[in-house]
Amino acid sequence: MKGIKQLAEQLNISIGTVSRALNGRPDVNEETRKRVLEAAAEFGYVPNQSGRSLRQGTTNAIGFMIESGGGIAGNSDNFFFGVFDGVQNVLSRHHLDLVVLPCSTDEDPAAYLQRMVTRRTVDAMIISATHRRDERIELLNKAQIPFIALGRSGTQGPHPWLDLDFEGVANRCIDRLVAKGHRRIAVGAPSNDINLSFVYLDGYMAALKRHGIAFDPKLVLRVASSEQGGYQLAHDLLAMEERPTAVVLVYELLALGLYRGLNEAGLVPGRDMAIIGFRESLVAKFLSPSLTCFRISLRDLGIALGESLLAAMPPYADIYPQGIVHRVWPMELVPGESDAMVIGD
Amino acid sequence: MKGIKQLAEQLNISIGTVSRALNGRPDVNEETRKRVLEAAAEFGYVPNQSGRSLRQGTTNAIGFMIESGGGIAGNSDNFFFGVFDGVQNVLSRHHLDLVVLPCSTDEDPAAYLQRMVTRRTVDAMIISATHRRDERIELLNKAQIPFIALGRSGTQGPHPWLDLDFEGVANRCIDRLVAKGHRRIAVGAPSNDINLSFVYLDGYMAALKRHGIAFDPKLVLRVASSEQGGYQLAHDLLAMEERPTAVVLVYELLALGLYRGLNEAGLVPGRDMAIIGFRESLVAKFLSPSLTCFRISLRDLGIALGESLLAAMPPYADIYPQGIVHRVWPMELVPGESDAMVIGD
DNA sequence: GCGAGTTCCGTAAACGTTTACGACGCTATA
DNA sequence: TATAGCGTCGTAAACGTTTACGGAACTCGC
Repeated sequence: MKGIKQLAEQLNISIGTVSRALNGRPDVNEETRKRVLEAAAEFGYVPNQSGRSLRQGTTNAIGFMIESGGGIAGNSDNFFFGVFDGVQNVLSRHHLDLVVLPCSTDEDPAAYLQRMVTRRTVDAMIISATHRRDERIELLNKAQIPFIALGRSGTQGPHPWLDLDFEGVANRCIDRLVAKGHRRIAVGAPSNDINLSFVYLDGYMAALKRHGIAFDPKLVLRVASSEQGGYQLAHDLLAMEERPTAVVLVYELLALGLYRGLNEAGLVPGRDMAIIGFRESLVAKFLSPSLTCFRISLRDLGIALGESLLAAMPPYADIYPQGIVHRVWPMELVPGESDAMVIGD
Repeated sequence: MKGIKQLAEQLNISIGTVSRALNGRPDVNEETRKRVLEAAAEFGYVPNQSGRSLRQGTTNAIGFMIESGGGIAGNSDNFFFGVFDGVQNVLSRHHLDLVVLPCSTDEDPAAYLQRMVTRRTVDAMIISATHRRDERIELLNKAQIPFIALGRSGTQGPHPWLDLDFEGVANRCIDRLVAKGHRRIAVGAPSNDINLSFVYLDGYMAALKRHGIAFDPKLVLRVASSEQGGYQLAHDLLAMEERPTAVVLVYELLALGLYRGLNEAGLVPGRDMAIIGFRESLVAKFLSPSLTCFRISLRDLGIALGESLLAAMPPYADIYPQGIVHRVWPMELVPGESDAMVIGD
């Protein structure tokens, strides 16, 4: 319909010159360039992406794979929506577009990613919710596709990643609780193999050691990463013979169920048991007593993610000279009343 | 690298035959087809999407535009994630893929959509969060791109849409409240021009009329579509000279702020003021007293959305013969305690 | 006034597919 | 045996771009 050919013959100019004019090549008269640009605007001409991709071997699209069903972690609230916003802000500076690729619950994530990648429909990839051992990382490394992972992983490689500072979060949680006299501090963590649990637990154990507190494996409670998991956690905690005085959470929705479970047992968070939550979510703001948790600027995280990815893509590496990024993103403590209690008075 | 050409010469077969074999054409010997398929699998061959699109004029991708910044509505919890899952379930039956296109907060939605569409990177579009007057619909109609809207709109046209039954919801809310003796029923609705507010209010007014209750415009309170909006709503309600005995909500997060505001004023929902919420969200399950609200099966909604879109796409219209779908999707009442009070005893 | 350099533009190939068309060999029928 | 039909396959064009290459016109310095 509205191809470069029609545009060219309307202008009585060869198709090659039109292309050069539109793409800002130097070897075209400035006046004809102006003519072309004006005609293109009026014509409503937008290059056919398939033709362009085929020729250049590049699609100007960056894929962001997510698990649509509400998969392993993170995708509650508008976590991802905020991140998308930041990523696209970066990409749009370079006429790149973000396409989000939701892997359905019916399909194997690695197979899905494989398909998306070998089809050459994106130039680079962002993956998230990394697992302890993540097949997707091996796959992307092998396929030589530029990518960045939102989240560390046990499966190493030279690939860039950006992750939240779960180790730091764990450390601050323990410091804060120990300062208030707590010695038996439980941790409620997702039972799946998402990597952030491992990172968090590393920080947890390091902090205990620093304070000279022996690590008790029984204090690590594995639950489903959902509100129900939090409810289960309440039950598990209350069933322990030596009940912990505090609990830290490794998934944002756990606080909901935990509050519910404690309330049902007639206990109130922050008085009968200290709680420090995870990421501040829409719900966290609402809980009563208010939940101590950690805040992230999602948009800024997305911007950093986008820039770090571009730094790993050859055409943009000189614009973003940070090299292969392995960065830990800070989280800001939001003090609440859920860990107000002091032990030992 | 791994094109059909390499595959062909490895098999000593012409490139045309390989293509026909892979695409299931009838005019190829079954034995050679088997050879080709096996070699392709071993070879790891996946067709280059750009080449294929260019030739066929079709991309095998369906776009789903969202507003990434946490835009106008719906995208709290994993509303969209659930819908994506259902849509992709349908699409995968036909080797189509869903690509989610997040419009950043920095860009004009209509311009973004225009760009995505004229670039021919998707075969069809799904748009959501439709406004009263929605430029995107005019644009898509003009561009002759198959699309479906998740949400009705004032800007009409022959395009298919699927919407939630907000009119029915409003009716059931009023019926339920009137049956318990309420006569002054306020409604808290988003102040922006998202279309669902208008639909809801139509139902609200129709129901009042049905019960012989005069409509009082002062009872329609416009607030921001956020938790803060709900908090504001509490203030507005309590500031009214003739305080309503009940309030119905047109956005899921409003309940959160409303509870908070009432609690701060020493009032308890369901005793001092009846509340019926909107969509059941993760938070709704947690509120206390429990919130009366409405449940949707997000995945089923997504499936219906996908099927209705395919019905509007020429190649699939005979498989999904429902024609141009204008369908209203039911929402299931989830009774809670937030509207338990009875007036007039 | 002539060669060298520069500026600008047209030509055509190439990207990886799909598919219309025709060719070939074989079988069945008259 | 000739012919029509069928099954199978190769050839080549086409999709819409970008870009290497070469050529024409013009400028400049001698």
